[in-house]
Amino acid sequence: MEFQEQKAIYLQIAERIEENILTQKWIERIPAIRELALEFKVNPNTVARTYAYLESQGVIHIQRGVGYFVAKDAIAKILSLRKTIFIEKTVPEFFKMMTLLGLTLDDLKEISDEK
Amino acid sequence: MEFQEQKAIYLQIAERIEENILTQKWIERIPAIRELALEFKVNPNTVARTYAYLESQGVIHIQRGVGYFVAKDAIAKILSLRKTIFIEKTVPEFFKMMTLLGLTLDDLKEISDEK
Amino acid sequence: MEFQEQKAIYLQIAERIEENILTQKWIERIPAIRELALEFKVNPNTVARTYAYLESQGVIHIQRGVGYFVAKDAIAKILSLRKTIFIEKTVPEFFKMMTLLGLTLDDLKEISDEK
Amino acid sequence: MEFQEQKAIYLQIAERIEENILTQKWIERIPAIRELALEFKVNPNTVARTYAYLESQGVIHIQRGVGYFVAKDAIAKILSLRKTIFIEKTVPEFFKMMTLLGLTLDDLKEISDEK
DNA sequence: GTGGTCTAGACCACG
DNA sequence: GTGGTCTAGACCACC
Repeated sequence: MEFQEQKAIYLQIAERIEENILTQKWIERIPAIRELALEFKVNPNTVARTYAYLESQGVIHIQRGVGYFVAKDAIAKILSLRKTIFIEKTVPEFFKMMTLLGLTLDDLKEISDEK
Repeated sequence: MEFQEQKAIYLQIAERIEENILTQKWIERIPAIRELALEFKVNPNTVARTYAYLESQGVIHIQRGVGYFVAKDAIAKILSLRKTIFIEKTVPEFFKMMTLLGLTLDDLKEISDEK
Repeated sequence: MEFQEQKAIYLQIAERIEENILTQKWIERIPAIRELALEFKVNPNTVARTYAYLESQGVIHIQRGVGYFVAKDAIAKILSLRKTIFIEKTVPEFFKMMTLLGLTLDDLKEISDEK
Repeated sequence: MEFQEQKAIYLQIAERIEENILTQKWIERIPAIRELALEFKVNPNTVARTYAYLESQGVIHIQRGVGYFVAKDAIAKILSLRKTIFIEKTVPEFFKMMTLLGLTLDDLKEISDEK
């Protein structure tokens, strides 16, 4: 896996994991720390940090001596959090910038259709 | 001035300055580093970094011993840069997230109308 | 059986077993490892560890090929051990925290009476 | 500083810091990570972990590029948290064990007076 | 100067 | 086998 420079690696891994949960690629158990570290060519500590972060968010939970598992309401939690941020922050910024640049929604539709 | 936690302070100041240039609040000269630092309650080094950044973008230029000034084509530069980022990065991410959250443009119009 | 997060599971099981010995629910023989593991929905290794721990404390002893049994002086041992810990460690910590929180014994009596 | 083996070092440091906040030894700023690491003869990462933990508890907060500071309501937060745990968990366990061991509050008063 | 992150490698408790 | 913790040391962004 390749990582952007701007964002912390452990957060990028967190996003990746959330994607796998949202797409139901991972339904119950998530890979062992060392396993994921190998796959992503990253230090195990980094993955451990990701897991600790996701656990603090309530997205995954640990079963001691066994491993980490997807929380039952993980998808709902992830979506709800993202929705809040999107509506409270992203959308207003988006429309503000659109107006500032003298663009309309119709322009954007065209642009997104071209791609 | 209050700052978000996520973004670097010097970048948030840069955005603020660009706003002042776009709205033509500042047409020629830009405040001295120390002055702005006092106003924003920020370390002068931080403002200095902002100015260095804006100068590297060609938005402002220094006149040694005198101060910083808005570049002649500053507005065009800012808009062009923002437009590129907006179309290449912001818009695609925006529509992707919108779809992921099961929202439509009509939903967003409603939301933005309510506010 | 549900377990606290802080304490190791095998120690929580040990406490549970000690309770059963103190209340004379178990007088002679102790359940087989697998049996208890099933009842507690726990890995047999964990119960084995508990038994090894209790044996090292002299609370139970193994009869090879037969099973585990309560030691003759088990109750006395458990009580003596707990008493020592209680007086040497628990009580001082308790009064220290009570003072720190600005509480008195009378306050606690009230609280414990309410429940 | 010497550490117990049972508890994680970073948590023991956290308790120590809370003591210093409660006794108002530290009122505003708390020492730099590297400074405390030197004093406690511990790796800076360990202290960093402590600070991250305390920040997540709302006991301290960061001022970027400057350092960590005691939160305004830190004392209240610490005391309230400890009080809850004490009353909900410690006190019941305490009285239960006291009864089990056949002790009375008067006995404990004597014991604590002797020391 | 400050903290944040990451790697490498190790040891340990636990299940 | 699992994760949790810790050290050593490094680089970086930021103020």
